[in-house]
Amino acid sequence: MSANLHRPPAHPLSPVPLADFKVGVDNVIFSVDTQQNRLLVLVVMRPDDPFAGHWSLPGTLVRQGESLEDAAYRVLAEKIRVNTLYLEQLYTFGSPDRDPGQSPQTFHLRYLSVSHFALVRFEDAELIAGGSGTAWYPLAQVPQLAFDHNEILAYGYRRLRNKLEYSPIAFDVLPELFTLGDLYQLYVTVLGEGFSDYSNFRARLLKLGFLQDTGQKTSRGAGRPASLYRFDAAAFEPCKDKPMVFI
Amino acid sequence: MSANLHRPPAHPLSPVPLADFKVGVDNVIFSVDTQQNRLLVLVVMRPDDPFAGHWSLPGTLVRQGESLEDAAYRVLAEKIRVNTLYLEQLYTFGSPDRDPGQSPQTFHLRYLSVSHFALVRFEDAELIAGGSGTAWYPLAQVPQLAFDHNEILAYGYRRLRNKLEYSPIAFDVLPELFTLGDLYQLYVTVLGEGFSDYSNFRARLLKLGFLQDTGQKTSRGAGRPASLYRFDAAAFEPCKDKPMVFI
DNA sequence: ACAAAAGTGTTGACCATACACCCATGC
DNA sequence: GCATGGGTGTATGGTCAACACTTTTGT
Repeated sequence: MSANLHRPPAHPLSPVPLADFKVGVDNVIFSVDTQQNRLLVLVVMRPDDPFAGHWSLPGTLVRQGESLEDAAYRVLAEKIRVNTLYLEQLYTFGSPDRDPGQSPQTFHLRYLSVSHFALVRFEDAELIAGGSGTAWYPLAQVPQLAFDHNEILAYGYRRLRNKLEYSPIAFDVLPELFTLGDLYQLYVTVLGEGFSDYSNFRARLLKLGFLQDTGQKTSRGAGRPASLYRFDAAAFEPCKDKPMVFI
Repeated sequence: MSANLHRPPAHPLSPVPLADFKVGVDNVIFSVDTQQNRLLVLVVMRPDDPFAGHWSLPGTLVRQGESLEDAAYRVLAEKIRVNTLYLEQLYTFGSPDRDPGQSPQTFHLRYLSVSHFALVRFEDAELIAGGSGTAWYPLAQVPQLAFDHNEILAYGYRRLRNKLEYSPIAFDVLPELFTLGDLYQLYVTVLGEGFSDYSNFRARLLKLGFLQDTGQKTSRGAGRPASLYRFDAAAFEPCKDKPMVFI
């Protein structure tokens, strides 16, 4: 058959009109408030059109000479002061109809969103620009967001749960020394009550062998003092790809 | 503190120089030759600079009005005729130094690669443009590729293995009716000999309950005839998120 | 009859779950 | 003492790996 009819010219010189892109980075930033057992998401108020006055995920456009990841870290740094965090790329959203403000005149210019997912330590995450422009929302109460940001958020939440089950990202966000209770509470807050019993959680994690008991004890109000543990990254290596916890 | 010093203007009108992007799509396309027990990757010869004469992953630049996914399907359709396949987005590579041909004059124009991962049925995948421009390579023998494409390929292979373990993508690429031996051979070819014994593989899959025995038998040379099974997508629903197979 | 491929069954080790129970501290 | 939270143990059912075994075909 006439296969060649479908073949486009292979050169950049081709007459086929290519799209021009501005590339943005939008971040799904989670933190866990273990005091109040809440999973929080960072949202910002958009000052300008499109969607002026609506909440959205914090984002920015990528600058010259800046990598995607650098841009993602810059967004974070502009909104909160935090030094303990985990960040990774999530997904790239780029349908030509993402931006409802798109007019036929600007049809050739498109906006691509390379979304990122981050988990930060809540206690460290001091909001910058104290005004009403930036806020932590409990996940369940996040309002309608601009663009397709609710979809991005849903995607980020799925990733957060998967990462918690298979990766040691909790330790990027816990203090250097933590109790098993701290760790358990973090998991409960993110995964929900039903994921595991405390005893079994505890037994499983300790058997995996990458938690060092420092011997130090900490006492928080009533109750028996708890041992402080440290995450041992080297000892974790063999546990890669094995789930740390079950649902 | 002087938080505002770090805050960039929020407008596109900003003086901060944004990068302009052309966005490309590069596909990691796998197929499984169950006759010869080989996992194959599709590579194409680059006709033009940069990297003229080198192998690379098949890719294209995104056109006006075309979604990322559409572009990914177009690349596929240009290289092979196939109608049974699975495709999903993989990862977006966009460091400013990806393209070694980048000159200071073109510093403001960057190329972003939104990589995709595909699994196609080998028997259906007729190569278009029969010349030497397109080839299936066994994974282990893939040569040095252009740009960062070897890295993308490694990423794609990891995803393929994960998807096989947790998702029913094998059935997108098997015939409507297949034997458990067919299924097993596909898994062995991708995951390696050591992942499971045939009996256990069989027992586990059947217990999960989404494989319908059609009662029909098929005979291939010597040996007892095998039952033909059909994948029941509805019955699979409850098995989401549960692994189908172990390593 | 024999080889080859499909399909079944059994065993022991391990693991997840659901509990019950002991320990150490503040009040 | 007793409430509170930390920590330990155990019985049960389930699952996985390994491997032996039976069944049904082609030659």
